[in-house]
This record gives sequence, C-alpha cells and structure tokens, in this order.
Amino acid sequence: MQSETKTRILDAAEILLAQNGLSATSMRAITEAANVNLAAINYHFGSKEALIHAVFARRLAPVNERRLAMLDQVLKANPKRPKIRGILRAFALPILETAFQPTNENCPVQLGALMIRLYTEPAQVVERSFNEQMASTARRFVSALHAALPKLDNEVLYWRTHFCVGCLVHTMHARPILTAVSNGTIQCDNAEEALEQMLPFLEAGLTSASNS
Amino acid sequence: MQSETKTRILDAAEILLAQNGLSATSMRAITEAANVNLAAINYHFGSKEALIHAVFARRLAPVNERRLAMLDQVLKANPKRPKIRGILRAFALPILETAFQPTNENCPVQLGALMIRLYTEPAQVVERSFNEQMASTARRFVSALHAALPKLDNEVLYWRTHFCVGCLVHTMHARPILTAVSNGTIQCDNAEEALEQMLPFLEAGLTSASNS
DNA sequence: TTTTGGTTCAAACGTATGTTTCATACGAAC
DNA sequence: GTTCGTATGAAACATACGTTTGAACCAAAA
Repeated sequence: MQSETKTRILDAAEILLAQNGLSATSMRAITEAANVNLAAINYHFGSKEALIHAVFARRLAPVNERRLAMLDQVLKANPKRPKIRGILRAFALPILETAFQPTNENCPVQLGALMIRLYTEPAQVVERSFNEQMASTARRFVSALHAALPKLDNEVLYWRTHFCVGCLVHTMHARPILTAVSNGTIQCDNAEEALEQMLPFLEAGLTSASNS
Repeated sequence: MQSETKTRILDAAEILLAQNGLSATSMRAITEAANVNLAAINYHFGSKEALIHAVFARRLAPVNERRLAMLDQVLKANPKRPKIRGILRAFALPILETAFQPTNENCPVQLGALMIRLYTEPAQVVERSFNEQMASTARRFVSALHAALPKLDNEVLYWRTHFCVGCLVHTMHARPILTAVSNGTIQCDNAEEALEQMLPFLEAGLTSASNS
C-alpha cells in the first residue's frame, strides 16, 4: 500500500518541479508544500533525484501504455497502410488528456510544464527517465508513420516526426503564451479542442511535398 | 567600449546557462569559466539576474532586427497578400542561422538551448527578457500571417502560429534528440537544411483545411 | 505488557549559494 | 608626481542547499 506521505510528496513535487524547474525546486519547498518532514523525501525515495524520477514515472508510464494500446488498434485496423490521423491521435490524445485534466487538490497534474523539463534539464538528471519512459514508445510511432507514409524519404520522416513532437510539447507547456498572444481568446484547456486544431496541421505537414 | 571582462563573462554565461539552466548555473561557475573574479559579475552587471537579461538581449536583439527587416521586404513585395513561405522564412532564418552558427572560441553561440529557457524558467526571471525581445516581434508576424491567410479564422491562426513556434523552438533546442532518434543520420547543424525541411511542413500545416 | 518495525520529527552536518566589503592595482589627467 | 575614477582581487557575509543522525512516536505482534 502506497503511504499517504509518499503521494503527498509526489503531488507537491510535481507542481513545484513543473513550475520552477528541477534544480530550482528545493526539498524544503517540497516538504513544506506537502506538509511533511524534510527527511521524509530521503526516507521514502532515497534522494531528490530518485524523487524526480518517480514523479516522471507516475505520469508517463500510464500515458505511454495508453499510447501503445491506441496505436495497436490503429495498426490492427489497417495493418498495411495505417491511417496517419489515427497514429497522430494515438500519440497526442493520451498525453493531452492527462496534461489538460482539470487540476484538483488531490490530483494536481502538471504534465505539460513537467514534460518540457525532460527535454531541457541537464542530461544526467533526466536521461534515465527519458530513456525508460519515452525512447521505445517513440520508436514504435516512427515505424508506424513509416508504414503510413512509405513514399517518404527516411530522413524527411525523421525531421517531420521531430516537428510533430515539437508542436505537441510546445502546445502542452506553453499554454500561457497562446492565451496571452490571443488576448485571452484561447484558453487551451481542452484536449479534444487542442487535438482538433493540431491534427489537421500535423497531417498536412507530414504529407506535404518535400520540395515546393 | 565594451570591456574585455564583460564579454568574457557574457560568453561563459551563455554556454553555462544554455547547458545547465538558469538557477543551476552558479556565478562561481561562470566566473571560473570566464577566468575573472567572482565579484566581476556584480560589478559589471549588478546581479546574476541582470547578467541573464544581458545574455538574452545580446543574441535576441540582432535576430529580431533581422527578422523584422526580412519581414518588411516580404510585405513590400506583396503588400496585399504576402507570401506565406516568405513570412515563415523571415521568422525562422535569422534565429536558425544564429543558433546553428558554428561554435568557436570567441563566439560560442548557444541560442537554441538558450531560447528554450525563455519558455521554461520561472516567470519572473525571464518575463522581462521575453517581453522586451519577443512580444512585439511576434505580434508583427501574426498580423502578417493574417494578411497572407485572410480566409483563416482568427482563432485557428493563433493555434497554427503557436504550432509553428513550437516546431522552430523544438528544432533549435532538441537537436541531440533528432540525431539520436535517427541513429546519427541527421546532424541538424545547417540552417538552410533545417529550413528546407521545416518550411514545407509549416506552410502545409498553415494552409490545411481546418476540418478534415 | 513488552517488543518490534515502520514512520516522523527536530536538529545538525558540511557544502554551496549570491552578494558585499575593502584593500590593492592600474592609467590617464592635472 | 600626485590625484582620481575605474577595475580587480581575496576574503568574508548571511543564507540556503541535500543529506544524515538519533531520539520519539505508534500501531500491531509476541
């Protein structure tokens, strides 16, 4: 059974790590926000770094499970030529839904702001988290896109997959900027709405002619 | 005249801030790398925060000048219906060229890794840098795209501009990931090559049908 | 009732942080 | 040659960091 203290630390850590970054978040800030003793992090997780790893794993493991499950469905429906839209949806929906899940006291998901840390924080701290949680999933999706776009040059496919990831990550973590630039018109807090905007954009980009 | 010490601090700070993040980079690390006294930062810049601001300004000011100059050319060529490709190029080329500029001892540009800090570090530290360096430029480009895509709904245009920025930022800062995913095939160190990949993708995304 | 094993607590550990101080060094101006 | 404003230097400032310690707590087992 997961102890009450452990999850309170994970919840508080997720918020603070997402908002302030990894090294800018002190264990004292985490334990104070979680209303637990300072030593509790070292007792339950071993170290600050191990806590960070646990924070990522708690959110990303179920997301990537759902991603691969959805991808399997898409591949099963059209094994020889899977649908691009379906592949993109399988990649984006689970993480967007988790990221845009309404924040409440008990489950303060901050996946968007958290994800970007995986790409920006000093390598050694998050490299293990990234490899364990993301690398194999990414490979599965690239090969699915390869099946969906057999005419596309391999190198071009890598570039475009890269662009898709950039759109998705930016959409998740830079929500305040979209809201600000649009003068508050766009709130960007609904996974389905974000998907509706993103999927046509990405599919058009993926299928566009290379040299025009 | 810019003092030797000042630029040595700026060079060292740019590398370390880009690599390790803002709060993870200590003034001692910067001054040691720059081979100057610890007190030199406070003497020449006033504080660590002011130094960070100066690091951003040094790179972004000329980039945004070039961006706006190129945008003016594009708008002058077709005032009523500017070309999308030209607008995108004006936005992406100056920053990509600066980011991919080969690193040398005297000019260690790390703009890609640096830019993402503008989006991820705690608001109060970089908010001023972002507003001063990016906000007005972004507005100019959005209105240019509005002229180029008059049929596009305003809200959709904001979303798609957001996606374009995401692609660009991700391309600049996540280069190692593209290299790793492609098993070293793609080095991603040439601005023109990156543009060639990016522009068709973005233009196709921008002009795609909203509901398909 | 005593004992045990897991958990919490306040306090201290050594180290690192950003900033300040004040003495010194350097050159140009007078 | 003296003066003066700028720049550098070593050292100390107070505070914050991640981690460790050992005592206290407390329910369940013996």
